[in-house]
Amino acid sequence: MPSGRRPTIQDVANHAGVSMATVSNVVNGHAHVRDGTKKRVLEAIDALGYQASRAARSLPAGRTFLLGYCLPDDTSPNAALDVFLHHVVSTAARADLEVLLFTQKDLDKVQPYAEILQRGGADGFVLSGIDYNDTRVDFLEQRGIPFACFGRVADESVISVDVDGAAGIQAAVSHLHSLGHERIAFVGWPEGSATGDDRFDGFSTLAIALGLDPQRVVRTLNDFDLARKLVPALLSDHRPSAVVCVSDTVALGVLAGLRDEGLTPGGQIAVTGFDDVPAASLCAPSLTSLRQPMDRVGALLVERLVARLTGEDAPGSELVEPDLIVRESTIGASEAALADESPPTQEGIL
Amino acid sequence: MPSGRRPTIQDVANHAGVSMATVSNVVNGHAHVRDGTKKRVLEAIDALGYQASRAARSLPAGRTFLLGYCLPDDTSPNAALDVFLHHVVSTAARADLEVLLFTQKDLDKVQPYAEILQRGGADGFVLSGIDYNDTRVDFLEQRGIPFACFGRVADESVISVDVDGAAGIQAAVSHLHSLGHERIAFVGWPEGSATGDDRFDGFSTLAIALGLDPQRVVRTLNDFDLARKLVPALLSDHRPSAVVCVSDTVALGVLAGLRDEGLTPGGQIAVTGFDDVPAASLCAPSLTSLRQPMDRVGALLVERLVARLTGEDAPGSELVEPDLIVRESTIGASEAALADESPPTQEGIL
DNA sequence: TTGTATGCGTTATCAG
DNA sequence: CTGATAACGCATACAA
Repeated sequence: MPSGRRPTIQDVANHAGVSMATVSNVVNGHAHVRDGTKKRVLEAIDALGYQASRAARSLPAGRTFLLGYCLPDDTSPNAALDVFLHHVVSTAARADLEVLLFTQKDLDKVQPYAEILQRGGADGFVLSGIDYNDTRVDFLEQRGIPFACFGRVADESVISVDVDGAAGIQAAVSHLHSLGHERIAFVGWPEGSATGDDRFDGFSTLAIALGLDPQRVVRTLNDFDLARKLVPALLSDHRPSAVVCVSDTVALGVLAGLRDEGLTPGGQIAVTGFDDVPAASLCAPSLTSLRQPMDRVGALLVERLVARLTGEDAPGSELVEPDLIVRESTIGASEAALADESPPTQEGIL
Repeated sequence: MPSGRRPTIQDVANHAGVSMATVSNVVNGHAHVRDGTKKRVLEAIDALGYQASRAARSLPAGRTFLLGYCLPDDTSPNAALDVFLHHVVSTAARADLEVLLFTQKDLDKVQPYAEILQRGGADGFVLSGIDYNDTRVDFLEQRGIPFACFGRVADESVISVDVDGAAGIQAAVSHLHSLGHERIAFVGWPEGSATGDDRFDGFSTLAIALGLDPQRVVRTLNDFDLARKLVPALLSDHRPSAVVCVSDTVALGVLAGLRDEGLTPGGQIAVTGFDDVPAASLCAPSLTSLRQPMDRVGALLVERLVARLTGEDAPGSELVEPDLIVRESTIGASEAALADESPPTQEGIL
């Protein structure tokens, strides 16, 4: 067995005194191999530190053992990406699959997928940032390429996992209502985004069911300063005792705006956000928010994609519930101190 | 040319009426091909949408055309990861390389790299989260595997790019000093981390040079609540007019602690952070911080790694300067409003 | 300038 | 149960 080179299946065969085919059979468990032979082969594999080359395995198999994921092209930071990717990668690893990362070069969302497919670059894809009528979904579906979407897809046969934004907002509203709030306002995004519309629907539905005024709604872009500046109008138009926000960015802006008006969030007026970005626990008062279980989403997506890849029929769409994280912005600083148990963080250190 | 199958080099050759070798020569530009022939081949490639399969290309080439990156195992979120990865991936793409993502299963930091190498999984690696005497560096160096580190490495021949933490802290100190602050305190991490020690050195050195008291130092873990609670002691021990913090997490905690004491950060006392996490611009008062140019770091790392991969001799270590982002926590809310031009954000939406 | 033949490391098919 | 051998798609000497 040469030293500089990676050991090949042939090296292992020589070392064990068997043929390549036998080694392959041991490794892949296809044919029956006598226990003694198997043992010798295993020892040889161990001694040489052999592992089959992905490239060589791919060629006859006609697959790559790779799952593709395209990084979202947002210019804005996404704090949850690392958790999501971590679970995508480790779940894939359990199925002998690795993850290939790529990006889109221009505005064409489909092109990078097409290119990877052309070069036989991946066996399937995990998609995120799905919006209404996503062109990637049609493209991949037409070609029969296995894929799984983080986000909602109309076609029920497509694998998709999404966070139940409506349920999340409703958890926030229920929380506030049980605290005695009757004048609950909603600060949402403009209509037209899948995520924003879903969250708004949750508010609207439960507000009606609870007999609250479902018209206490203001809309703004997902911007801290815009949200901050909309507070005076929000207060005078709706006189809310609590404000449910479509996102943490908006909620943090509202928090700042309330303080600008001399109000104490958490005490005089309650506020909730959505996403549980790091800033939510890093502000005073800390922000009650909804944590998206990115770990579960990532794992579930890959589990089902793997199932489909192996021919099993995987269930299509599924919703996972976000978790309400109660902090000072809804229950005040004093009670929050009792319940608090936030772990140390190291963010910013790669 | 069959329909369901990916076109092979043979299909292209048939379509153009030439041999496989000629197609290969056109694609790789090795041998000289007559213009007319070349044109026909190119047309055939275009017509069939041909691209060489990575697997098939890998085998004879003895390389994978893949760069490996191990996701940091921090349980805490890392907001800058997406920008970093984006530039790593797109820079790699320009050199006909793709990025393979993996994670570590257990505490062994080296094992995943070893495994990938065994299976011929990648041609080189990008490493992040480098600390003193990182075992991965020795491991890869011994085996002659090309790699590039985000972080400082003692061995000058190793490719490494790091953010100049000392210079960053000094920019913060200078900023405060030019604002008239003389009693500047530093809140750092415990000694022993490469990043933390570097940042502390920057403070220490410049404090001495400016004739400030370099002993105004307090240390804490990178935790919001711990930082918040240390403020009373910090105030009574050192009576600072400004506090330079080793990270945004610490700085945001200090900000909250100051407000707990009835002080107005930005007005009565100045605070700076480091990393420019999203929360820095999402709090009131917003936090003056140092932005790490993750785009440049990612791109530089890969550029040099590619150079080494292609045999060129790439320069070893390099430091990039972080940018001081001045916000309300050092100049007060009124002046900050004039200078503010923060773009809208979409964080939390994957 | 172009075509032919061989090998890259595996897996799978088929004899033995 | 095990071993020889033909693919897989491509690159590259080498021959023409």
